[in-house]
Amino acid sequence: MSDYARATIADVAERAGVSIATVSRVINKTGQVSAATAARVESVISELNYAPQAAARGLASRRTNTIGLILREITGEFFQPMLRGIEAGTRELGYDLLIHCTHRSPEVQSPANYPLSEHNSDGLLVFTDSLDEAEIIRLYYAQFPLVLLHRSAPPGLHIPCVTCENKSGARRLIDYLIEQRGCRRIAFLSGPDGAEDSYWREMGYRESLAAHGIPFDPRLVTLGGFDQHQGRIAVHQLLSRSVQIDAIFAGDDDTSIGVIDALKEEGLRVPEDIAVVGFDDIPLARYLTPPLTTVRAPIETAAREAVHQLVRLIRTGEADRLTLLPTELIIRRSCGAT
Amino acid sequence: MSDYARATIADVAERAGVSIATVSRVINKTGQVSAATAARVESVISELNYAPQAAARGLASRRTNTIGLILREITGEFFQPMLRGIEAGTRELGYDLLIHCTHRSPEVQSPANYPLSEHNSDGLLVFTDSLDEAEIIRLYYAQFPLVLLHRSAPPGLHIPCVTCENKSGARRLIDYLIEQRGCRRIAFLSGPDGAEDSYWREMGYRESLAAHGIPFDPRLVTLGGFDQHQGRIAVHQLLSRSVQIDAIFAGDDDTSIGVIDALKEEGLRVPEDIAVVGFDDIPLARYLTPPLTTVRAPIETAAREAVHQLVRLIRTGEADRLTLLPTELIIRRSCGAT
DNA sequence: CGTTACACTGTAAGCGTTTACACCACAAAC
DNA sequence: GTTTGTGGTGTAAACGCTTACAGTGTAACG
Repeated sequence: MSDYARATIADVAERAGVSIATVSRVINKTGQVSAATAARVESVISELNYAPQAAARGLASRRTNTIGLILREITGEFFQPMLRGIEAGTRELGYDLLIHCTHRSPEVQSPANYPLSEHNSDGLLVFTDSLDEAEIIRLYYAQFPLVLLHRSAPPGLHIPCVTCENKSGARRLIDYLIEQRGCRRIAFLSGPDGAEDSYWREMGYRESLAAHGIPFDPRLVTLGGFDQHQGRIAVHQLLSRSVQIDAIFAGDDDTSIGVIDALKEEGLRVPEDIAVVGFDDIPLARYLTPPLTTVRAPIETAAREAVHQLVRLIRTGEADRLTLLPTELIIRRSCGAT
Repeated sequence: MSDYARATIADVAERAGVSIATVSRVINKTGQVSAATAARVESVISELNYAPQAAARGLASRRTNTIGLILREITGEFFQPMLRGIEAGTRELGYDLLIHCTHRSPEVQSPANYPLSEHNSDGLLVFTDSLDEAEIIRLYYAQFPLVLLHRSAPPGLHIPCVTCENKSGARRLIDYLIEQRGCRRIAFLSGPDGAEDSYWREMGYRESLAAHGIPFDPRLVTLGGFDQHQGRIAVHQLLSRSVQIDAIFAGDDDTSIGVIDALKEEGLRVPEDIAVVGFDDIPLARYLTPPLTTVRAPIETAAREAVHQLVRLIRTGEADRLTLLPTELIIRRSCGAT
């Protein structure tokens, strides 16, 4: 391709009549350089359109100035605010952002087939279950900076985590349904297998039931999968069990969409026959019919915070063990409020 | 940080009793290596958890195996399918993805302050107006592989572009409004200044009007900004002009959301008093009240295709000058259809 | 049995930076 | 007028790979 030779630091040095070390000092603002020399170098740099080559810097300095983000796949409404937060964080702190999707299989595919890790980033942001636990452990013992987003660390490992207050958010949501809307038979749709967010939401749900003296009924719990389609399936399952239901906590907002659609198809009215509530407050939530009662999760803030923690870990070796962001109850019509 | 020394190619070579050249051959599958040797090297690699360091490879091979994506900011519903497509493309082709937001200012901030470009990626995907035209020109003449997404090349430059059929999509949309719904006074909300998508949509709009003998009325055109908030403002502007309107082509779906909200606030019914149509068919479109008539743009496919073109350009020096993807009319209730 | 060919492997020269170290001039301190 | 800094600069050794080139050894050929 471009046989055309790019300017190197040596070209700049020669043209400015200084050594490459001095040019490097000017670029990185490390060490002392006289104002006159610096100005001369700067002008040659822009004259030559010189820009240092990342690979060479990385090799020499053992720093890539890049943060890696690992996720399973880019999908769902959840993703947009998260990425916005991560991008904001990396830009604020002067890092580049490298994205890698592990797709279906969180296990590292081939041994030498470099997945995003220590060889091309200074630290890694790991989203939920995008990475095999074994790989997390390996990276941890290799002392590679890691921050987990919306999941907790394997037992015993001191890896910083950033997530939202799932349990207390769910607790308040269910409290509201019971106390203000008089619900007693509330179904819960869990997230995909191993989703921690779902686990804590279920804990909040159970806690609320217990606090109100309502017995936990396993027939009211089924898989929602944090996914529209699975939400529809869940509704049909629940209805076929012929147990009484007056509300559905769909696990998350995406699932709620499918739930509301499916209920309408079954000829049931939301919220008159069955109230529906979600979790996350995705942008779409307020446009559903009826608008969705949910818990607002500060997805963007959490993502940004995770980057900050990661950079702190990279630079100082320290970071907060756990960052838990507060959630907020958002009441809309899908639960019967007017 | 990790004072712990990572395994290098030399460690692998020593342990396997071969030279580093041989290890390199095994890793890259270049050149001949006996099956026995290869197996031995492979086993040492996984034993040592060795993975080549990207910076060193990049420096030695003059390839980064990374594709850069430049955009202004990660925002809007548009972004999610686009990123999914780009990610799919890069993964299929074995590239990493580096994302850089130029944010407000498309001009390169400081001279030596490396924005994503020739120093850390093999090629660049440029989204709409995320990059200054001067910088595009510079990269072009530096022979750096470039593909433009949803914008066209500066005059005279042979830079491959990938976009959707905005003009014919808009043409069909307006044809439908006029012919099937009997609209004659159709307002058009343009995108932000310089947005090419908007330009072509307006061309389609004007072409349709002309074809039906409806005179173009500049009072029916105002800024929509491809943005919800600006959509609301636009509605108030239009109404204050006290010109007759029976439909609003909001420019894109995001704008439609604001338009519908604003119309409702003004006490107008959609579609009985004023029909509303958008463009893109974002996931949210079908959940609006009423569900939105729009033009489906293959955002994900376009993004994926752009990556393929870029990689072809990187590898062979050739790519299609223009890739135009077909759009599809999606009729829903917001235009009066039942 | 000497060639030739080819499969396999090693040697070493970069790639473009950063950075430890050394050096020099000149000013301030004795 | 010798010391002792201290800004300012240069030299050169890494950093961990890829790859051109130069060997080996063995099999097949004449």
